Amino acid sequence: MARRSDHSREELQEMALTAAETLLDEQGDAALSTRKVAAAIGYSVGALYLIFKNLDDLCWQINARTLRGLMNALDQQVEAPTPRARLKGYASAYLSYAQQWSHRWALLFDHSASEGDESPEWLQATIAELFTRIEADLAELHPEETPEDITLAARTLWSSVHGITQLKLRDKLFFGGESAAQQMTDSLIDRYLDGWMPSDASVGGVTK
Amino acid sequence: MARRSDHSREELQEMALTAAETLLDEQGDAALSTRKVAAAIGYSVGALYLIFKNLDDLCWQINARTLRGLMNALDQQVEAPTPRARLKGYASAYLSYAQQWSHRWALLFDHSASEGDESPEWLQATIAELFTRIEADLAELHPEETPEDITLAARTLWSSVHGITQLKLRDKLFFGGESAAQQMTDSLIDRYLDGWMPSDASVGGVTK
DNA sequence: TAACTTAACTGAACAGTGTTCATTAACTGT
DNA sequence: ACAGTTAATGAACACTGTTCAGTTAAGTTA
Repeated sequence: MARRSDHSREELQEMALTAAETLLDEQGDAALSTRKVAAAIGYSVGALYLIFKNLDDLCWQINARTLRGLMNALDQQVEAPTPRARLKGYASAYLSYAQQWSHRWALLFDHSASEGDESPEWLQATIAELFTRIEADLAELHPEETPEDITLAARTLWSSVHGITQLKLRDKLFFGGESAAQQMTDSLIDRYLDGWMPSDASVGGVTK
Repeated sequence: MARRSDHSREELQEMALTAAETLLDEQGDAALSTRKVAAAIGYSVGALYLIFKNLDDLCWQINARTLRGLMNALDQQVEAPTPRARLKGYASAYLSYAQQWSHRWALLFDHSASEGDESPEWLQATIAELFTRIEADLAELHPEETPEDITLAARTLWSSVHGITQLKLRDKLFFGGESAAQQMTDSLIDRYLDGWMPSDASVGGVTK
């Protein structure tokens, strides 16, 4: 039986989250239960509820770590000279991170389905941080566009990369081999950027 | 107690699926349980297991109906003259169908996470049918491309529309109002098509 | 050191879940 | 009427998240 002050609150939380992540990685989200996490860290179920509000809370905290890990991966792996190359690099890093931590990544997006309380503020903030990176590169390519247009473009492009990632992870692409998804994000970004006519240029887009 | 031959196998199956869909629409996937479905149709839990292999099976059959409904919506709502307009129409119909039946649509993509048995063949076939529509329009725009390139483009474009749809449903776009997603799919398709240089033309793409 | 306080921790209990299967009720053919 | 067959039941099993009265240990005071 674990004794008082065997571990501090922070240590306990860290142990629980790590155990939960291991469980998640090895057996998927279905295997993630309070009793299993408690057993893994040598505490009783009740102890978990002194650390986390409930299982949802624990999942949100895993998601926070997953998202932070993604941001680190983006920062470390991507250092290209041009905006276009950087955007492709972000997409590539996003894709490979999602594949490496497929279960954690799935939890990040499936879990928000649990209705009741809103998605935490930090999530919004971290996603905004990701979008800021994209927007910076897009703005460099199209300085003539308004911030609203840049924002729209960033959301559009990144939702697309996200969609490709999701279908790849779920094996719903039904196409190509291991590099198909990579190929798709590359060609998507190329065509999207090539098709982006400056909104105030005399050339003009096809449909306004 | 329901008696033998009160309802045929097919009737029972139809009743169960309809009840399950109602439950899903009104209370979300968390509320979808065998006992609730059984109670809704006036039978016991065990009776469900004479009709369906298990809850997973029932979900797959709901998914089949959802997907068929989507295909019908696409066919009925989209009748535009040009390939570009048709593609935008498909995206728009896809988006609004997903929003109208948000819980069913979520089940369609979340449920595949349940590991064990593969996603049924009919799913692959129906998705292939959807892609065939997209490919037909893309091939009309780019007759010079190989079937492989058309296939790749169709998957890329549609994964993107899917990604926008998913983030819209999960309120993760953090942008614009109700029409933001629509605006995004439109601009995506425009830019993607405008940026699609013929692969064998003297103009040449930016990369490759 | 002994008594008291306080906080950590437990684990049984509750209501719910999916799934199975011996039993029963109801129909069918002889 | 009786045997055979099949539709349907619902109790039982092993799980789930969550709560909370009770226990146990650490810290504090006399």
